[in-house]
Amino acid sequence: MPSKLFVSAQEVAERAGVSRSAVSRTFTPGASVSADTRRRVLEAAEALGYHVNHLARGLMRNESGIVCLIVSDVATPYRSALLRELTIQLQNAGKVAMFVNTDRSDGSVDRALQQAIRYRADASIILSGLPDKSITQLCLRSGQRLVLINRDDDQPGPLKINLDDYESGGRVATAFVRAGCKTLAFANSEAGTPSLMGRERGFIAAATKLGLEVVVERYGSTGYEAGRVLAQRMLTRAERPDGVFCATDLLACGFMDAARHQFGLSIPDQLCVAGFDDIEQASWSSFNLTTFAQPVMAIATQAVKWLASGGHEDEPEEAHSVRLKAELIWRGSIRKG
Amino acid sequence: MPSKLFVSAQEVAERAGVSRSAVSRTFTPGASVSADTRRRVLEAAEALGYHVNHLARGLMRNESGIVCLIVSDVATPYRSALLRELTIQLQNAGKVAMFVNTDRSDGSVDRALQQAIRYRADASIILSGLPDKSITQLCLRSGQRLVLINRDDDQPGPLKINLDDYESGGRVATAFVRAGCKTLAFANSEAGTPSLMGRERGFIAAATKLGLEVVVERYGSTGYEAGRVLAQRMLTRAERPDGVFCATDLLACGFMDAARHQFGLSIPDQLCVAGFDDIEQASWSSFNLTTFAQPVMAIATQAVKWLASGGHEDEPEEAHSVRLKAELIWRGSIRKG
DNA sequence: TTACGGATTGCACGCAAGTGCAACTCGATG
DNA sequence: CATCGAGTTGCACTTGCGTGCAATCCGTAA
Repeated sequence: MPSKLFVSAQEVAERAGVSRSAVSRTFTPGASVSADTRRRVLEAAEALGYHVNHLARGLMRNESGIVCLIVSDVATPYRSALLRELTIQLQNAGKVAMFVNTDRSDGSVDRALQQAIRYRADASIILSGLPDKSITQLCLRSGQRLVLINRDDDQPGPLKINLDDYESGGRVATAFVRAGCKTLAFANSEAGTPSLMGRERGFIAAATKLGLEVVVERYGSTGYEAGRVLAQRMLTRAERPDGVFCATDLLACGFMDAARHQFGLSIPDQLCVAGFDDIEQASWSSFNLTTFAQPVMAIATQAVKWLASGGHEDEPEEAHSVRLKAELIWRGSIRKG
Repeated sequence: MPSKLFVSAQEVAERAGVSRSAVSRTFTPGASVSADTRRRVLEAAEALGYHVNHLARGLMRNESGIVCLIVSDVATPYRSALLRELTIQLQNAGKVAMFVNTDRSDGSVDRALQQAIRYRADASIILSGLPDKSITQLCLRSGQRLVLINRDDDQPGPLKINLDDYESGGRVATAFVRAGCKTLAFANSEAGTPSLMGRERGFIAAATKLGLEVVVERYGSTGYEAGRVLAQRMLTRAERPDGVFCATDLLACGFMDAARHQFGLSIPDQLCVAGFDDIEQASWSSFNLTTFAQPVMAIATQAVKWLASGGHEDEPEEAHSVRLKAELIWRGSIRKG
């Protein structure tokens, strides 16, 4: 129940002594308005505190300027960093970000997309889960653009941004071997997303090629606690691994903490560890973790660029898929070869 | 340039063989529609993939359902945790969150609020910076609600949610004295926000009362790096402090890391540390930090409750201010007294 | 002076919804 | 059979804005 309403173009027009069209044109770049009229309108608008109603404008133009971000695990370092970059770049591109959190409840990605549709978002960027095919179709049919980040879906239409997870896994295996590790392991979560599995497969493949077997253990989410549990399981094995690739930096942090404080192991002397994401904590001296940097800025740039360009439907499907390189950040959790 | 448009109520009406009003009524709770009509409308809507246009609905109702979140330092653990809780609770209350990042550029809180006004947000929640008085007035005049979290402003109108920072500072001083600390220090950032300064003042006041002086040092932002620098400065003093209250957990993490890895100090034996926020990292075994928990959930609950209730303008000004208690989380960075 | 052309302006319509009001249906009651 | 009343339905108007079209203004050239 707003006690007073927002001021409308009509009121500004009356105060400025011009027609409502003139007001509209003043706030529409490229429209034909005389300098004098423009000035009077701007004065009146300023005096009344007028701001164009983007709801109505979106209605007319059939283009709301809203981009919907569909995210889970917002409070996670990597996610929040990506979110930060996305929002900044979206704002610079003149878009506004609408936020849908899918943390609770199932099928919520679909419901999130429905929210986006209801508000006639120009596009949706999905950082979590995978939408149902029917919803995806609906979005595309409605003229909504879709960006999937690290989702690795095979549906045509959306822009898909992924990393070279598989190759990264290989590079870690090589580094471990150079460091003289004899028993390799991969610590993964049960999430089983394509990114995580890609790292796992790449690591195993490269290790096998180098003549080493890999112990794989999967547990829980991709968080710190899961890392501790994984350490518990792996470091009590008869043949204790001495080179562990954790699918995620958070896993690695938990793993290292348990390894040091519970098992009294020294890193990297007795145990080499690698992570993935390059969250801020990885650079803290308590961890000093060798890891792969998510190209957060590049991801955001690609996404926003594609959205701003209008991403023509008729361009070749290859143009809808981007693979970015995760840079290896050398720190102190792997011995130098 | 959407190649195809969203489907409108008109089209649904035609397909269902009813008037457009009937469609409108079907999606308006409490409106008068016969069961038969309702069914036919719902079928047609389902078949066509119809979703009510919230832009148009907002236009009519003069109530968009949008709540604007104005935030800086999104990638910070505490902020992202608060953000997470806010978005979840807003969604549960049937609102949708619009996100404005004020990280770059000055005066951006004002510009952010203008965004909120343009999209006719029902309310704005401000987690960073302080809006100009004129903008605040404009928001309130337009019927927009305003929530300031940890901002401690004195303007009438907005809901203000704050913590008992001053008292918390006092409790830390007491704990340090019990632990036998002789030389106290407060590590702060240069930000100088009311919350940070409140903790500082409370700490100093209590320490003075207990007969101890406090060394205060301020530097940089509230991040990890600033904590390291502060440690550098404080731990090289002739009279080295043995009880340090860091204004923020991130500061504390940086401080502890430097204290241990650069100065070889043992915590809590040689140095007691306390923080504030209870970010996830505080509970990690590398830090095991005694700190105050931000009542994130309570903050969000208060904010959303007030927004949902419509927060009458005519209620007493006292009702516009909430003070919540930060709970002390005992871990291992302070010796037991 | 008149005609021409470019720039401005206003009218009216459309976007996609919600809603008051009047007309309508239909069953029950007098 | 006429009347009443509750429950539905559709018309028409409203919200704030953009824009095509026609009318108007003004300066300049014939």
